[in-house]
Formats: sequence, C-alpha cells, structure tokens
Amino acid sequence: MAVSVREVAQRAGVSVGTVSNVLNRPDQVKATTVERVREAIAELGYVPNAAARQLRAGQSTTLALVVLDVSNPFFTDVARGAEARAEEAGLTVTLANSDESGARERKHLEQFETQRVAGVLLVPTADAGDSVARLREHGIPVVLVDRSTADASVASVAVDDVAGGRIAAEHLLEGGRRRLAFVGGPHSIHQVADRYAGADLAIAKVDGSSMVRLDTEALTLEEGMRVGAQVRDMVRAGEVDAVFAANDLLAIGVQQALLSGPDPVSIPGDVALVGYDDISFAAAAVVPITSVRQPRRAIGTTAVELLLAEREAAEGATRDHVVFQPELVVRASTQTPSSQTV
Amino acid sequence: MAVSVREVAQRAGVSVGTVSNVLNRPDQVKATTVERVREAIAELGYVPNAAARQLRAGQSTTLALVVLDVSNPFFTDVARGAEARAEEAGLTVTLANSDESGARERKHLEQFETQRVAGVLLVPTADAGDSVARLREHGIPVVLVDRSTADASVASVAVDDVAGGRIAAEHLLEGGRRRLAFVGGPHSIHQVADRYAGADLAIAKVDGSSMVRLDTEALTLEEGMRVGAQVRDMVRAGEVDAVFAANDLLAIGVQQALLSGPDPVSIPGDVALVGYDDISFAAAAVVPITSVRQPRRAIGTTAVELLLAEREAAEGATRDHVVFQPELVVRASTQTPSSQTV
DNA sequence: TCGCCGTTGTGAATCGTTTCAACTCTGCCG
DNA sequence: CGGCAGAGTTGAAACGATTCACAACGGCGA
Repeated sequence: MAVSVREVAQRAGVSVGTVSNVLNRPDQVKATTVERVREAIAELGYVPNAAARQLRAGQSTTLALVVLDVSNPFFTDVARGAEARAEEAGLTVTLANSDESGARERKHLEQFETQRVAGVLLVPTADAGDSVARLREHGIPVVLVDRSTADASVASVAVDDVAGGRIAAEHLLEGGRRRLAFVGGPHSIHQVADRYAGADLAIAKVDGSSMVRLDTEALTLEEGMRVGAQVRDMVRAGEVDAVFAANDLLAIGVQQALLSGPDPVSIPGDVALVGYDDISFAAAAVVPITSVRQPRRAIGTTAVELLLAEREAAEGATRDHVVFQPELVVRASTQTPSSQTV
Repeated sequence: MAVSVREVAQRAGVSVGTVSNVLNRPDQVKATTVERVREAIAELGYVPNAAARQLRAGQSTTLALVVLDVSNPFFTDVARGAEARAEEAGLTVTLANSDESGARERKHLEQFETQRVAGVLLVPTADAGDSVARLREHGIPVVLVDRSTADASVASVAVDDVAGGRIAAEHLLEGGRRRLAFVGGPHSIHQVADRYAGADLAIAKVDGSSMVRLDTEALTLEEGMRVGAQVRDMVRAGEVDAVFAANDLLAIGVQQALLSGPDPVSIPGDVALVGYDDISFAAAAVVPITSVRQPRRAIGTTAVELLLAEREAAEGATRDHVVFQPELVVRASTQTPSSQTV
C-alpha cells in the first residue's frame, strides 16, 4: 500500500541513501540522478512519512500554540504572527484551545509532549506551572505568551497590562470624567487584575476621582450586556460617567445595553466608554469605541523568536522577557462632553 | 536524554514487550507486574514517543479539520462538535486554516498527507478537487463539510443553503416587504450563490416582489458597513424595504451603517434585516437581528461519523451525503411594520 | 512422574527515514 | 603508470514502539 523510499530507489535504480539525498540535499547528487529519482517519485506518487522522519530526527518540526480561546481575534492574530515567523524557520504551527480550562490545557500539553514538538508557545491558565516545569525538564522549550512571570528562567512575551489600564483611565480622567466604573472579571485572570490595577494607579493620582468595580463572570458580549443594564441605571443616577471595560467584547455588550431599550443613555454624552484589545468590532460599533491596542502579530512573531533562542540557550541561563507597550486608539466613545454636539 | 521503553523495562526488571503490554493491554499482565512497571514509568518520567508508535501503526490517530477561517464562530463551533465526537473514538483533531486560499489549503493537505492522518474533514475552497482526489487515492478518507458535491463517491455533510435563502426571503415577504436587497459576495462562494438562489425562488413566487443584488468583496463587517451606506440611500429613496445579508457579519455591518450618522433609518420600521449563521453578535446587536441558524455542532459531529464510516467503506461504494435543514430565528429586526410602534 | 493446559512474559523483527563510514569512479599530476 | 583528490553513491545501523510466535512456569489429572 504505502510507497517508501525503498521502492523509489528500486524504480530509479539507485540506493535508498541516494533517494534521501535527493530529498534533503539535492545539490550533492548528480543532476541526471536527481532527475531520475524525481521521476520515480512522481510516477509512484511517493509521499515521505513524517513519523519515520521524526522518529529518526528525535523531534518534530512542529510548534504548538496553546491559547485560551481560538475564537478570540486577539489570539488568532497572535497565531498568524507566529505562523509567519515559524514558516521562515521551516517550522509548522498547530493551534490548540484550552478554553481557559486547566484540565484541557494539561491534556493538550501531554499530547504535545508525546509528539516531541519542537517547542510550546503557551498562553497559560492559572495552574499551568507544573505542566510547564515538566515540559522543560523533558527538554521541550516553552515560551509564555501574554503573561509576565515571576520565574526568570522561562522566557515570556507580554503586553504591559498595567500600563494599558493606566492610559485608559488617564484618558478618561483627562476628558473630565471622575466617576469611573470598571467592568471585568473574573479577577483571577491576571490580565483583568492588571488592567484594573493600572486604572487604579491613575485614579489614585487625581483628587476627587473614584472607580467602582463591576464584576463579570467571563469576558463575553453577554456578560457585558448583563452588567451594562446595571451601568445604565448608575449613569442615570449620576453615579457613573465613564466605563472602562476589560476587553472589547464586554465594552460592546455594555454599549448595546446602554443604547437599547426605551430612553437610552448617550455615549459619550452621558457616559464615556473604553474597551481593550481593539478588535474590529470595536471600530465598527454604532458608536466607535476607544480601545487599547496591543501589537498582536508582533507578539506572535516575538514568541517564536524567543523560542528559537531558547533552543540554543544554556541550561541555567536567564531568559528574555519581552514586554510590549500598548497604545490607546481614541474614537467617538470618549469624546469630551464639551466637544460633543448635544 | 530520551527515556524509552527499553530503560523502563530494565528498571522494572521485565522485557520491553511487557512494558508495551502494560501500556496497551494492562489486563493481560499480572497486577503486581503492572504495578512495578507503572512505578518505573513514574520514576523515570517516561513519555511514549508518538512518532515511533505511529510509524509502527502506519497511521496516526489525528483527524485534520481544514476550515476557511478559524476566527469565524461558525467554524469554531463545527470544530467543537468534531472534537467531541472524535474524542469518543479516541482520536484527536487538529485545526488548520486555509484563509479561503487554494494554495494554503493545498499546503496544509500535503502536510497532513505526510503525517498520515486518520482522515481529513475539509471545508473546501473552490479548487480543492485535485487535492481531494489525491488524498483518497492514497487511502486517506475525506469528508467534505458545508458543501454538497456532485461527486457521489465522496461523503459530505452540508446545510441546505438554498432552503435557508428561501425561508429568509419568505419571512420578509410574509412580513409585507416587497423590495428586497441581497447583500453578499463574492458569488463564487457557493454558499453565497445558494442563499441568493433560494431567496430568488421565493421572490419568483410572489407577484410584485423584486430583489436587487448588492455585491461585497468578502463576508466581513467592514464590507457590510461599506454596502450599508449604499443601502441607507436606497431605503430613503424607497427603493428597498428589506435586506437579506449572506451572513451575520455583513448584516451587522449593514445595521451599523443604517443606524449611525445623522438621520438614521429605522430598523425594522423603514427596513427589515435578516442575516445568516446566527452568531452571538446577531442576537446582541442594538436591534437584535433575525438570522438563519445552522446546526453547527451537529455538522461537526456528523462529519466525524461519516469519516469513521468511510474508513470501513468498500472501495467503490457510494457515500452518505447528509444535508441539514436550517432554521429561522426571528428577532426584532424583522417585526412587521404594523406591529411596530412608530 | 508425565503430559497438558492456561497464564505470563520474552525478544527479535518490523515500520520508513536519515546518517555516515566506506567504497567506486574519474581525471589529473608527477 | 602509480597515487590521489574529490565527487558521487552505497548500504547497514539507528531511532522507539508494537507485535507475535514461542518459552517458561505452575498446577492438575492420570
């Protein structure tokens, strides 16, 4: 059934070693021989067996990228960046989804370990520590993505979420807002906690400003709408004049809730709104939403860079920790009341 | 470096065959021996090598799912369904993204062929024919997803897009609308063409009804907004009283365009709006959008079922072609003008 | 004691590729 | 004409797990 090098060799009248050479170092083989072998390959429809190749090589040419949610555009963009850079290095990327579940994450990582992947790019859940240690003990390089870790021995690439939270809140404060609401959760997600902490820093610097925390159970549109209904009442009551949402999905949900129903509140007239991630839906919302943009593709490419470096790195050497700075993209949802046509 | 069965065997004082038996048929090994081997495995941190296993077995236990766009919720839901069913069968699913490019699709399929995957679930681009034939010649079962094919010899699972288009248009006509606009494109995507054709059937049955075709270059939010601006003018001019968009992203874009700017038109007062796919954004839009729902998870699970059947199937047997019927989910965007508070 | 059976364990062969030391040519120099 | 360099090719060993024909063992009935 299966066509192997042996048969190709026979057909072309050469040895298996030569077939292998044609496949991997054609310049070391005489042109006419290359030709003959190529023909045999075509005639027999030979396809190399990746498992055998890998067995011999000791490891695969595949990188694993484990993300928290494949359907989140943030992660798909990171994936695209990683794929592009990996391809340059002759590697392939496979995508896996942990759905924020530690158990699923562990299952995937075990799976990847049996496959002897060339490396793992991991957007870790809260309890990834053990799995990561295990992988590294077994010689599989790991790069943590979107998370700065205390452990200096494992490389990471992240975005400064504290800074992101700070610039978002500063922007609102500069626009004259004083009564902020932070929509996000669960706070066990460190990105959420960091963005909140950053915003809190900004609040602390401005007298008379305050921020109330409205927790969500997930970073979804639905949760945004749920909390948005609450926000609407608080805006009407004058308790809140600005909302900072931990991501754009929440922000969009909040906006939908604020704008729908009888007697909607006005954005940015009654309340300003800032999101996080700058997904395309944010720009395309009814009132385009100001958002904090992260260099998504760059995160992916950098993660692969770090992984490649990791493969050479000495045992105990400390690893690189790249931290990108986020950027505020200002849109209609945070125009200052004064500049607003009422 | 690498721990193999040999070392485990030595440590446990048994032969490699026994270690293999402990791993694969523990019930044929005496309990105390199992125990001893398990301990050795744990102490050495042994992890089986998937490549070696696969080389011996002749094929992997991985299914490949190639989709047009990973970030489209439709496909991620299909993937979830497939994963769930595959897991029951002891298989793993890896996800690949063709980005609607025939070249990328081909590259992925070649890659999967070298990996000797257990099967391929393919959401095909226009020019997938050759690749599919090649895979099947080489003994890799293929199931086409989201596409009914003329070729009876390859299994497929699809949704009846013509029926979907028809029920969408019928719903609009029943609501008293007569001047429809179809927003979608390119029409080389068969789903788009089918949905249009289905809507056309409905139009043909109702005197005095018409449908104008507004082409887009892609099924994206941005394209929806672009065409939406056009639609707004046509609505104001009384040329259009209903919009049927080829998918929800377009519908949302159209809605944003209709509602924003000075002097927005009213939905569903001035114009009704129907989308397709029933993604969560559709329900969560400012005016919740009526949409055609497809049984997404079921598509995924069924695709895997067909693939499993395919593996047993005789050479020349004809394959199953499962066609699901879509379902209309009615929301505020198509309330009839009469029942509407003006 | 012998033969037989079932249970448990053995180890060599196998999968398809890559690697590498060794070999064969060819042509050329001295 | 012997020796030699270099290009081109060879073929056996190795990677790690699985398989399977067979061996070892203990128990049991005759």
